[in-house]
Amino acid sequence: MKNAYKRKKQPELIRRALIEQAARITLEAGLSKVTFQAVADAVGVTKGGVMHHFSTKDALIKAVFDDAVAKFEDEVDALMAKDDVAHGSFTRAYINATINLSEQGQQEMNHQATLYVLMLGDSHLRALWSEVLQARLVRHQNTDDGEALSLARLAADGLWLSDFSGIQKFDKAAVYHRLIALTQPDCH
Amino acid sequence: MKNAYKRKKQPELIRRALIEQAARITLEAGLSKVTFQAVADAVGVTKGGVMHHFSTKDALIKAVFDDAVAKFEDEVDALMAKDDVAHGSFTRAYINATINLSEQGQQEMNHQATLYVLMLGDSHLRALWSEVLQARLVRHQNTDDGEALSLARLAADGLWLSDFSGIQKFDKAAVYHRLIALTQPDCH
DNA sequence: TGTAAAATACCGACCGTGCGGTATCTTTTA
DNA sequence: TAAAAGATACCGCACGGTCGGTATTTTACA
Repeated sequence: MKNAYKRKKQPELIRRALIEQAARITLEAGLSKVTFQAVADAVGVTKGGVMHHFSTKDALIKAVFDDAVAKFEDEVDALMAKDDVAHGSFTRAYINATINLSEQGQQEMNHQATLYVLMLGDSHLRALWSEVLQARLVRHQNTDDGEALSLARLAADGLWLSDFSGIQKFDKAAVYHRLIALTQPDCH
Repeated sequence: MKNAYKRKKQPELIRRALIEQAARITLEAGLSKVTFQAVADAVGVTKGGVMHHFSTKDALIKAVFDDAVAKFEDEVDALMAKDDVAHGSFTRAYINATINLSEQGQQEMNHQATLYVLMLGDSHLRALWSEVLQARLVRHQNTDDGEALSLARLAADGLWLSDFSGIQKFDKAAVYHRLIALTQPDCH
């Protein structure tokens, strides 16, 4: 992206690229490394260009967070639509959205990881996420209430956490299948 | 702590206070708010004083991390010593060290939370924690191997994560007891 | 045991850098 | 031609880190 002014303007595209690169930096280097300059460099734009789209750093981070939340919600909805068992359908979708079984490097970035890293570093985002999730739990209380399902979701989070920190001393796939089994109607 | 030079010198005490305050700020405000100045102010010492004990910021953060790890290990060891069932004893200790049932505010700080927040924000610390935990898993593989126990530990992590983010839509105590039940010898 | 010197604990002023943010400009698009 | 996209220049500030100083402890040796 050399020719600066001459390039065709694609604000939507730039905006998306900014969010994606900010998310990537968040995951790879941590929240503190997400600076206007770093994001600008990654996208091939100037700092002023970034600030045209996101006037403050909070706005940028918030956009990354909102984007990750939206992707999470979309994925959950899509997974639930393909699930024809009512009981535990949200929990199964939650597990599948949270756990990435592909193992070998993240060829496509896990937005769930972005969500958690942002959230752990900012109490305001933590509260927002808490609201999003609690709203979901209320919305699906007819199909996804109960201890076994709670346990399955919690373990999915734990599995993500362990995986993210690089622990390899357990069989990820086996745990995954056990969690899915926990969501079946006959499981007490 | 007014009279600066005249005060009796208590390096060990100051050092501990620095680590504790840095940990507190980490939990309450996030890693980015842990600055030499902030820690100095919290302890009642100057920035130069902090830097006498920890010459770089990395060294300070590392000390907070090491301290939290040590407390975790000590707590696990203590809990295991009081447990006379062999099977799952490490997992039970892990669960108890991770989950704080007291509910009403943290009258005493949860070092496990410090550990996780630091770890999520720094890939280097993530690797260190991974090593610590994997070493433990190897050490206790005779008593704490198997899917049910893995599941229990993962769910404990998830429970901490949910609790930390402020989610209150589930029965913490009930989940806790279910996790403990999962560690019993007759559980498959 | 006394004491001088060496080591330690801590202070306070300073520096360079990179950050978030502002202001203004040019170019493109509608 | 108005408004949006993006570039360029700049500012103030807080940060991590350095440096030289001073008070206190500890150590070495008589």
